[in-house]
Amino acid sequence: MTRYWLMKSEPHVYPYSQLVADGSTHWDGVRNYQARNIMRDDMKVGDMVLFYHSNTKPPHVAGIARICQEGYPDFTSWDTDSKYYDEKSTPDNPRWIMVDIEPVKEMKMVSLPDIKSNELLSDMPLVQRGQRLSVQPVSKVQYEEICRMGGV
DNA sequence: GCCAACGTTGGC
DNA sequence: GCCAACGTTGGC
Repeated sequence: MTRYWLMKSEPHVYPYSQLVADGSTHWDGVRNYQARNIMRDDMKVGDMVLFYHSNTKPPHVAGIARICQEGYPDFTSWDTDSKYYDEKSTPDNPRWIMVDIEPVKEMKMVSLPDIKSNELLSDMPLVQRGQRLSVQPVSKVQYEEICRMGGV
């Protein structure tokens, strides 16, 4: 069963265009247990991802991606040179997980205000007060509606 | 740059 | 196990 997700990235750190340029990327640096558990337990190869640009004006969904590698240890967590280094994570006992994603299709910007003003999308975690999770579940209906709004 | 919301840490 | 302090997220 294909599932649908929304993943946040700050475009000045890693924009959708960079994912297109790279062909695929490992989604490293997630250091939140709830997000980690989703990546470890729920994300499967073939699941679809709305690639969301946060911390930009306006915040928006920029394109579609797909999970191309299921959860495995985030090796940046034991790399002392990485800004994501965590002394409590080791290769023998990894604490953090990442997945790989690949680009599917760029879309016309679907802005946060547009999402907020769409009745069909009112239940999305993204528009709930104080919701900060960088990896969120999205329903099929919500996913398809955002694709429609983005002209895909 | 501000600040509300939330998660984590650590003393007790 | 409580909770104050602190750090981070992310819209505005």
